[in-house]
Amino acid sequence: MSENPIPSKYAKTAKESGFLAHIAYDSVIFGFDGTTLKILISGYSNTKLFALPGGFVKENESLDDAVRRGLFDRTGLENIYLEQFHTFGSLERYIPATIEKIMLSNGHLKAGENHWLLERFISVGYYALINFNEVKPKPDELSDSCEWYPINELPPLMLDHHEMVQKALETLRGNINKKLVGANLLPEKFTMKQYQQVYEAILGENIRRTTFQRQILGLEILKRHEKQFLGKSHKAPFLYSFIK
Amino acid sequence: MSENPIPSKYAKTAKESGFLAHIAYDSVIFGFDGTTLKILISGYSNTKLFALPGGFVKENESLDDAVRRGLFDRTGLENIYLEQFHTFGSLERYIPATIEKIMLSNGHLKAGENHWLLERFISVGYYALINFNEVKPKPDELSDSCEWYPINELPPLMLDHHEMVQKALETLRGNINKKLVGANLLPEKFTMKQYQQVYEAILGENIRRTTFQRQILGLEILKRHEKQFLGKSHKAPFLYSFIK
DNA sequence: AATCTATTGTCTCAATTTGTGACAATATTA
DNA sequence: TAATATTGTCACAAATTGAGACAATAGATT
Repeated sequence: MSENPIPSKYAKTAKESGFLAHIAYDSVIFGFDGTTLKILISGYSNTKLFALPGGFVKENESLDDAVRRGLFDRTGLENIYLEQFHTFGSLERYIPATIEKIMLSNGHLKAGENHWLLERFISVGYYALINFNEVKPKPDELSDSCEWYPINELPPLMLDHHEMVQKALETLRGNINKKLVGANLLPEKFTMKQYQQVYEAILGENIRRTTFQRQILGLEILKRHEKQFLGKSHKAPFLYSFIK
Repeated sequence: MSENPIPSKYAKTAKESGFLAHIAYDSVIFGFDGTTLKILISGYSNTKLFALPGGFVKENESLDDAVRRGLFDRTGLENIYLEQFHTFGSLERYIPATIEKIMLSNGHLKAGENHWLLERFISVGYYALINFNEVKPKPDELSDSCEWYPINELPPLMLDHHEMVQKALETLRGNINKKLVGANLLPEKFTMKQYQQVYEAILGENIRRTTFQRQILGLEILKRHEKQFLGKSHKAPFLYSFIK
């Protein structure tokens, strides 16, 4: 979430901690498990609060690098596919009591104490596409869990994080034909059916098999490999990979 | 531009001035003069620098409202069509010497003095669509001009403002069929040819007249009115307006 | 008043893309 | 050997788009 990891329990101002005040990011990290589109959610067991993984920008680091750093911390992956989708700056999202609750429960704050994380934040939303099977998510300093949730079965999220997920999903849907979305959500080699399932999971609707296959092959972005034999009692599908 | 209007010459910190530190916005304000797509550019005559109109977010004001406030100050218009397109947070865009030059030349700063505007800013880019003929642009506190420039004849812009314009334009192009762009750039009543010219100006390419007319009419978003007689020696076109 | 010119509104037909179903070609099971 | 589920591909209909033709017409020219 926006108001997430604290580098030091004792830094009371952003400047002391080396971060830019008032600026956060939140990331909607998509993964595809073969059937369902999922996202990573941080949990705070003492508070029963859930949030998107997020963080802050160091004084001498770019916004993009800050997000990459946070994603690396959560997933261990570098070179993650990232897309910025919206920046959230309403007044309604400024609820310091929520952050305070988390920090108190984790011992990062004493009651009544001031802290820069309790100030107002504007948060930049990014979505990431990662290969579901390569990742063992790790919680950050403030949270105690970081787990996959199907996009249709999310827990109640703090602040405006649910709106963030919706906006990320809308953006992803709008980009599905522009940005080779499958290349980041699928393993190196995949069947046409798997690719179709990625589309269906993102769009939330069924796609006609023959039309999909014709269109995708028509783009000439796929290379065909050997067939995949899975022991199923039917014709084995070809495997594909993205060219280049 | 990002580092634009100063509420008081004497506030040395963001907090004293009532603004959120490190956060700015820049606006790409599009207008259509009947032929060309133009945007508003602020000029600083003493420095020969040019920039997008921008500003800062007050502590108790939403990001959107801050942008609306700035647009009202520049144009006198309320209820402007606004769309956020990207947030810029690279390290390269942090060049305090540029801001310092402007502030020194305008007497907003003494040499060697500290000022919160000289700190690093992350800027949220918005584009606006306004009716060109309704507006008499006004400069802000730091600039001494605010004028229309055709998008293909922009002066050299400071920092990453040229990149901002490109990104705004890309976003506008992507939204052209989703968001009823013409409704905000055209007068209440307009001809099909004018509408087509808006499309051509935004897309930067010629459009086939008959196909365009067929498609637009097929959307059933236009109401047809009386014909427009302009004294030209040919058939007079119908006027249209957007339904609702 | 008749003719000419530029532009508009609409239509037609070809070209392309998409929707829909059919069907043969398999891997495995029964 | 036959049955079953799925895949790859084709064929044809339906819809959309490209490209041009053409009549209508407001004013200018004669």
